[in-house]
Amino acid sequence: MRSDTREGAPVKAKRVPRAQREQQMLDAAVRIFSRSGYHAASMDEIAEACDVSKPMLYLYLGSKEELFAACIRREADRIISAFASAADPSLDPGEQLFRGLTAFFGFVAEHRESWIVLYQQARAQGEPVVEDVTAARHEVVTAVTALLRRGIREAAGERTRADGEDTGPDRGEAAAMAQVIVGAADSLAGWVLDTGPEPPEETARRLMSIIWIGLEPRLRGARYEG
Amino acid sequence: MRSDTREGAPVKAKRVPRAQREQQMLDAAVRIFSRSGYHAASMDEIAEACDVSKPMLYLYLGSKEELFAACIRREADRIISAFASAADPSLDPGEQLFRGLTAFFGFVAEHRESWIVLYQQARAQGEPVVEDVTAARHEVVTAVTALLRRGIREAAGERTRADGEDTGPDRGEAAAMAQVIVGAADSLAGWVLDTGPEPPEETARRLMSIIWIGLEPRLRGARYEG
Amino acid sequence: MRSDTREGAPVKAKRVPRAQREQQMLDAAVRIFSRSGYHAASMDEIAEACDVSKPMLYLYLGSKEELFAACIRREADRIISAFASAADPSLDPGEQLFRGLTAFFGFVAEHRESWIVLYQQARAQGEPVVEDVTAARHEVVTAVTALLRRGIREAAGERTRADGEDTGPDRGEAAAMAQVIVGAADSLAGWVLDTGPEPPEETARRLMSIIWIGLEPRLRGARYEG
Amino acid sequence: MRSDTREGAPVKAKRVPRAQREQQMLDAAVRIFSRSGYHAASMDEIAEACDVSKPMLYLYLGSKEELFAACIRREADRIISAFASAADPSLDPGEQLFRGLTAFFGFVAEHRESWIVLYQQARAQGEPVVEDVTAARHEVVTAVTALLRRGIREAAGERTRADGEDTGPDRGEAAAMAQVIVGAADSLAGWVLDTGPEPPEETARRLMSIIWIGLEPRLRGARYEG
DNA sequence: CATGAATGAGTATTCATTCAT
DNA sequence: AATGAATGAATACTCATTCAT
Repeated sequence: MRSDTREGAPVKAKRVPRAQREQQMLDAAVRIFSRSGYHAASMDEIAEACDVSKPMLYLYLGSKEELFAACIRREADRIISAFASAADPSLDPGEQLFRGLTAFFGFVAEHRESWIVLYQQARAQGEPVVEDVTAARHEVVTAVTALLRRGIREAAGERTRADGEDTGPDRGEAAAMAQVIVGAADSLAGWVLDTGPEPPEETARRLMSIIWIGLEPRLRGARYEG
Repeated sequence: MRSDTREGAPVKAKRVPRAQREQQMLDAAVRIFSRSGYHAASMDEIAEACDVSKPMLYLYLGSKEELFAACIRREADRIISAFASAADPSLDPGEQLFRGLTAFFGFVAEHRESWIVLYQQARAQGEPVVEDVTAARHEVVTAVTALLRRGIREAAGERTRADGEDTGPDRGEAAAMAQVIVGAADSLAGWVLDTGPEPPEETARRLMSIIWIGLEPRLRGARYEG
Repeated sequence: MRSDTREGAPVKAKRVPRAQREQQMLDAAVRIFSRSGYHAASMDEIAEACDVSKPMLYLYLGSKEELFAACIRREADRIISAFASAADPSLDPGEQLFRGLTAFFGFVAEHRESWIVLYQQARAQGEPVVEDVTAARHEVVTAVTALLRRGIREAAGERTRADGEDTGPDRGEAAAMAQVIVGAADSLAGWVLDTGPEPPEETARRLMSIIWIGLEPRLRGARYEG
Repeated sequence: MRSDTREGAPVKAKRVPRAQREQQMLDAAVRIFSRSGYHAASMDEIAEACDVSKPMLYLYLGSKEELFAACIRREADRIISAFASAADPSLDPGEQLFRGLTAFFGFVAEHRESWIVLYQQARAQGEPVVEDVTAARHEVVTAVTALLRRGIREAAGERTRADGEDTGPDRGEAAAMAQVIVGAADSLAGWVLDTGPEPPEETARRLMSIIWIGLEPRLRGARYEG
């Protein structure tokens, strides 16, 4: 045991193994990126924030762009698994969506930085970074789309096709719906962050109240007719 | 006819009156900002794009930040008036929303750059610029909120208050709904831009099909109950 | 006439037109590059040496590599025209070579930096720069080769071809000879720079004494036979 | 047989004795230096190329500069001994030179990297390294000079001094001649490397054909007289 | 009204070098 | 004998902004 356990000068945590350091770096980077945006964030700032010299940052993460991409990746994985692990596939689609959204709003409340970096920062960057982000967003949308498609199929099974006409949603529309849900959830998440906290279930219920009540009939073939 | 007609070199359009020049500058700026993001866009780039020297840019618009703010302002005004002028207040809220959304999707399809700058770029910027943007975005949301509040009041009038309990949306929820609509519209607008064009009415109907079918009962007090 | 002609604080020569500034920059760059080598030379250093800020340097010359290439180009042109304008084509090849070499050694003595940058620095750099240099060097060698080929043709005219065998130099060998001359001249130029000055004619005569005395018979077909 | 034979991973050759490791390091260093030049070469690169950690590199060779010096030393020794061991002092100077040059061209063909580092890289470096190099290069030139001086003495012995005037080469000129030879040989070596291989004797003969035919009379007092 | 010339203050990135193990 | 972890100090390059004309 070290003799200076009783705490003297701020002991610099040194000789940290690589895997751990990389996580520290990503933590700091997500924080800074979410605060100032990709371009405004400086590598100096990030390096200082994780108490490491810039060369280490570059040695481990390669470049600013790669660092940003790594952040995106990590946060996207987190968010997707939060959503996915909440949506028990044995439940019906509406219930799954509700639980998924609850998990999502819970995650965003707790990791607002992750969310900001992933959705707001990410979409605003020009050419180089945009693709990593689009890809990540796409995964989220895909997860939701899958959910909806199952709902559509089930609803279609129940639908009468006596007249041979099926006014229910097609493949493309499921995608559009997913976009609506994700966009709405994003926007609502931002609103909650701004207006003050509320339990994630509450936020999820808000969204479901608007979306699902319309979505469910839509899955059965109803349309808005001006 | 100009006296120097005999000179064959590409005559630079000179001596343009201020008001016009400013518009040219804003046009270029919106284009560049939307393409590369606020930080990545350079004043050199913008100056070149509107064929004006940088000193003129600064003389007329003050600074990069002010220039960005001016862009935001102009585009926000455009979009709000597009939305507002479509929503004839004599119609019922659903119809208004439908027409407003149609106008909105039409505008975004034609001026995608305006929308990108206003909605995506704007949210991503750090401290200095954020306020201008939040304000502008707020105006859009406010317009929608106003619409919804009217719908709520009307619906409330029809609602029976026998039991004294009103499960209909309160003031805050109207704002949440507006967020949902704007977020969903944004997301859908992006999707349409990516997937290929379709008539704005069609996109608006998509959104209404999902949102309004649920929104309308919600206005009357229905809730999603898990 | 300006009123402060009597010299006060070191008046910064400002507002210099572009063409002139570019020359100043090249002057400084050649000086620094020749002194420290391509990599060791820093743009800061060069900027300071020509009393201009770095942004100007980059605005006008593009990048370190382009700047170096521009130096190479300018100095190569100078040296080639010095050599070429001295070698009056109406004279016989030996005399031309002598005059060309005299001009060359004179040039090198006066512009040692040009020479160093062109020959010594240039050859030592890795991939990116090497080609500009090789090209420049090639031009010099080509000029000499042309000279020699004329000599060869003339000598061949005088040669007896009774036995049908021509042991005189072929095309390839003229190139080899040119390499020898240029290499020797280069080396000798370096030696003169190190050992102290002597009139260029003297150096040229040294080289001719060694080279031409052997070259001339060689042009006529003589060979060293071990 | 090693006891850990059962382990299939590529076993890093460890515990190599110092002397051998140093040679491996020098091998790698010469390769890298010749490829990229002194400054552009990085210690990381070199360390990786000889599969050793940087601390070892520093422990054994001291610093980048010392490492470069060590390269220069080793390669200079190699080349000088190649030249020297070929030039049997019992032969006459012309023959010695021919054999020396043959050995030289042979060496360069086989160890082009050694030569590049020694001759081209070396001359281009600024202050710190230059001296090591100049010294090494000087040794090569000295070896040639010695040869020539013997030739001069012998020739002088044969020369008539009836008129008391000796137009033969003095000490300084022997050095100049050596420079010419070395420079020409270098240039020719480069040419051969570029144009495709030929037997070293052939290249040596080329050079002798040009140089010696003139050099030999020059040793006897002949001069080029314009 | 209009601009070519000019810069102070950054930013990402790299390198030679050294501990602590 | 050997190395993963770590850094101080440079370096190329860019940008928002301002004079002098």
